[in-house]
Amino acid sequence: MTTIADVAQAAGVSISTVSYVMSGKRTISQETRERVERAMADLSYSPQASARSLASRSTSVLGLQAPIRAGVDVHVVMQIVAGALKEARAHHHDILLLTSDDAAGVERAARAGMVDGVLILDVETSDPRVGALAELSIPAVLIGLPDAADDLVCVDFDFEAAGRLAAQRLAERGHQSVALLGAPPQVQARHTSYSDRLMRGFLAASEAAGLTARALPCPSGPGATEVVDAVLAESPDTTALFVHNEAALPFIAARLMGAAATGPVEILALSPAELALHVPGVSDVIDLPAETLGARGARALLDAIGGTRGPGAELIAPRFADPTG
Amino acid sequence: MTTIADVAQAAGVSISTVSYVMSGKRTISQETRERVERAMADLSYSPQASARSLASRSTSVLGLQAPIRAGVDVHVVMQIVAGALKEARAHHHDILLLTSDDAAGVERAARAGMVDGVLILDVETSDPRVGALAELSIPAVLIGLPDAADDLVCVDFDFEAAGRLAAQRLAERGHQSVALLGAPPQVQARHTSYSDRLMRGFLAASEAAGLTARALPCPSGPGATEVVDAVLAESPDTTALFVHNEAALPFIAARLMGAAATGPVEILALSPAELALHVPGVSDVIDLPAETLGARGARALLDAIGGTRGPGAELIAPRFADPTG
DNA sequence: CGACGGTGTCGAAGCGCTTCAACGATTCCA
DNA sequence: TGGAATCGTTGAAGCGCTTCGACACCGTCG
Repeated sequence: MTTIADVAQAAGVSISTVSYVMSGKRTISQETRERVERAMADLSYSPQASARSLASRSTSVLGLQAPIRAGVDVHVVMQIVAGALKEARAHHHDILLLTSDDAAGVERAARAGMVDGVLILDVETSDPRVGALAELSIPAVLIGLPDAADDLVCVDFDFEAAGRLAAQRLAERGHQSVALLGAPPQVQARHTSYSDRLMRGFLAASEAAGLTARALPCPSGPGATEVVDAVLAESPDTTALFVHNEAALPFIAARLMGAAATGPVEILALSPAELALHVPGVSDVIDLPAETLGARGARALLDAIGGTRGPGAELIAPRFADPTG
Repeated sequence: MTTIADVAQAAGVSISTVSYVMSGKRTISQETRERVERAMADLSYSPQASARSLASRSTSVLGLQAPIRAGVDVHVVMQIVAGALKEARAHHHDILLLTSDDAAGVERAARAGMVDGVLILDVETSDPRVGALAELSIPAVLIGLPDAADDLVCVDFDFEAAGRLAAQRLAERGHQSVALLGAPPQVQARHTSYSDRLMRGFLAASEAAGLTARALPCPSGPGATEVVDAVLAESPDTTALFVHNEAALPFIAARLMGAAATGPVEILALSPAELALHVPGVSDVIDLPAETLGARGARALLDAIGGTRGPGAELIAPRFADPTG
């Protein structure tokens, strides 16, 4: 294993000079810098992470608490993680996976000094982890928007605005009676932050626009068709569905194309664009930019660690997906 | 921040004694141990990971290179990751997410001493990462089974045996002409290890049993129905499909139930049991124990790090899922 | 009774890095 | 031309932990 001492010796400089070449925290002459860099390359040196973080009191690692639970949409989670990972790596940070159950995993990693900050996914409307986080006083960013988010950095898609946008679009299209088919029952029962907000925005804007609107949970997979049938049976005048459940979307679409009994029913989806754009029967898609969300979350965390960012929520505005994309 | 020195002082012992209490590497009297443990609890001490790993030259971290690419089944990957994480944590290890593109991320983490070993997912039949891994001489476990696996530790589901098992079961049931609908085209084109092996086992055992068998890639999602139609058009005597693509499964099943034109077609699925058991129209399921796979992989890696395990492949035997489960 | 092997504890030397204070050599301005 | 400010570099002091060798104390055995 080559150490900084080897590099220093090979370059004929002191250890601290090599360190300053790497960190750029002091000016170094062009010539010395080149000599050091050549030595590093020749010896294919890479600094030891643990020594560095012991001395500098900072790892270059972000903790990530991602959910692996019932009803969670794995596609979206994966994309968020991918976005966060990419952004972190772009800023020379790594990501440590934290166990997802409670705040204990976060606490452990924080107190052992394994991470510089944590990114928390799948936040519930009133999340017990939020309080625990405050105790810990370690930089943290939530992807999601709990009720008591005062002192926290939050990043999320603006689900409430998306709900409004959907209702407005459906009203413009001349619909009178519409329904929101949302996350699976377990997710809504947990009052996952996004599901609550989407519903609120959708129902409020529907009412404002004079639409008759309902909102229902919707199981992922083939079970979704039953909900569709129930909606159409109870409200036969329904002419449009706003679907926020990409795992249910194809089944809902297929069901509606088959159900010749009723009149045509339009589908508006909220989903990662590439998952919904080409599902037959889906006429419009509000993009859920999951990867961007992860990247923004990671960025926010890096900023919070760097001290260039205080508490506050950053919401990504909803947009319709480009059908040509 | 409380350090080991604080604990030592509070307990009235030396620093090394505290260290030995934690590691158990030297005998400590009952009384001293209790005093130290009380002090640790009182001060709510947790040892600093970086200091520990600098001194002991071992992190307690496993690197995980998981794929986030086209066609990869996110459910299965997530479950593998969950299983690995759980097992790692059970042995007091953490998991660091490595960028998934190439061997560079693994190399970086290994050379910086950030991980004690790496777990590699989504291995291709002849994977360029395998060679790079050997150079690195860091403990590694592949989940997957490349061709040149001689010096490596591999853990995988026995896809070849699963293919045989499926063919045998279909033959027993009296089918004459069958087809395997497998991973999406991109995955097969990459010669992902599992897809090749499943096909080989299925086709070989089919031939041995006198079955007419074909094997086709199958896109995930609604596009799967086209493949079903094509198969039934080209080989109208097909009476059973062996499906290894859980994202396509519901669509295939739905298509077959709707297609009254042909005779009944039986579906045998290879999938995580909970994803396939309750899809209507699926008569039998070979379980793909993804979480177990992840756990076994992590365990194998821990053993390899501990030196209690040499190169060799560990294959998990296929089993039919219990329909009552 | 003195040599001996166990036990339980401790001091000190690192592990590889960052960073502060300091220093000689320039350069600058008055 | 003298002193101050600047630049580039260095030595050394840690960061918090592990672990080796030593040592004092005990009971045991020849």
